[in-house]
Amino acid sequence: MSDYVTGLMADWAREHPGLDTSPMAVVNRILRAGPLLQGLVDPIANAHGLSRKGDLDVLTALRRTGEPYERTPSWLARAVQLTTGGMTNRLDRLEVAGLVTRRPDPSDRRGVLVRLTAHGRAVVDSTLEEALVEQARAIASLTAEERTMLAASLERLLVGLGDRAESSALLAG
Amino acid sequence: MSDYVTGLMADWAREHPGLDTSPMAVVNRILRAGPLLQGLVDPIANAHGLSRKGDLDVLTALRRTGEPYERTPSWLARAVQLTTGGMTNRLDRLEVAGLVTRRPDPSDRRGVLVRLTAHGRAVVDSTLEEALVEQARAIASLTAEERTMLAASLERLLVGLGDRAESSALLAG
DNA sequence: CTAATATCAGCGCTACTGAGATCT
DNA sequence: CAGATCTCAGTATCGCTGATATTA
Repeated sequence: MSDYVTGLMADWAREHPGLDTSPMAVVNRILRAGPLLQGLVDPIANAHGLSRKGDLDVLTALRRTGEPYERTPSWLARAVQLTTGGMTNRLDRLEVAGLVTRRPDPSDRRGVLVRLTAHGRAVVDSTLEEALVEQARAIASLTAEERTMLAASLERLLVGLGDRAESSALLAG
Repeated sequence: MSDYVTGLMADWAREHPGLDTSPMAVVNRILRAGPLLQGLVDPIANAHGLSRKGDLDVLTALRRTGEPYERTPSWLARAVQLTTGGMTNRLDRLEVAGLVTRRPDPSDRRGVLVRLTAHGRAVVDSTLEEALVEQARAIASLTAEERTMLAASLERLLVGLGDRAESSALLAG
């Protein structure tokens, strides 16, 4: 039993024998797994009222900062790789849904502070719990050792791509 | 030197100690690597005139079928996971760009056959060659053995997610 | 008559850009 | 005055849905 990329590489080997398609074995599989994994999380987020893409990302970004779960729109925009204009739109929706509140920043009158509500925290916690259960099921076809090595290889790949750790708790708002 | 997900899991360990976030080590890394890898290919496709998302996917799908590089819009829509309505839009652009042609299907007067032009084939071949070079560079931080194991683990993950091989040459138009 | 094919118009969603008001 | 923060309006992209004409 083989996957889509196996067939893909077989096609290229037949149609373009001189081509070294070996990077596809890693790269195309990652590109293909992304939407499949995201497709497991989306219905769970939907069931918790998070119908728009990215809503959960904003809530988890706030949740991970710890009490009082509060940051500026600019900080959130950087955290989820979005322009501040795009963040304004997302926050409008989340505020209407009662998941976050906005208040003037007392220390900078240009700014605003976005805070997770109690309801917002409950939603993000329960959604994430369910998502993790589903994700655990999704990787259950791998052994524990295989998962460990897979995670380690992916980390090295990401570091090679320029990805870097930035603990949310240490970054100023 | 650690990646973004390492910081992510450290945040959750601090803020929600009881939560088993171990699936993130695999799942979130795959979700994060996807856009980074796609970001390597996009500028290359752009440089070859493939400015819209998905254009390259349609061309490679045709290219992999072998001579005469011809399939119906319905077949292409299935190959790239799109509705036929969406495929009509993509084909309109590709036809204007001279990368594909449309002609009536002689064996089914409801249908149309989409064929890669000589120019289209040249574009897809050169784009793919450059993309593969760039992708090889992207995974160069891993050893050959690590790449082999990574590919094998990802394949098992994908099969577990329901992904299956389907050689394009064997599927009727 | 039912089903399949391709196209088209309209809609919804998403994010970006650039302008503007406010403040450091 | 330069630069930062946030919001807003306008724009572009993308794909889907449902209707339509044609044909199997």
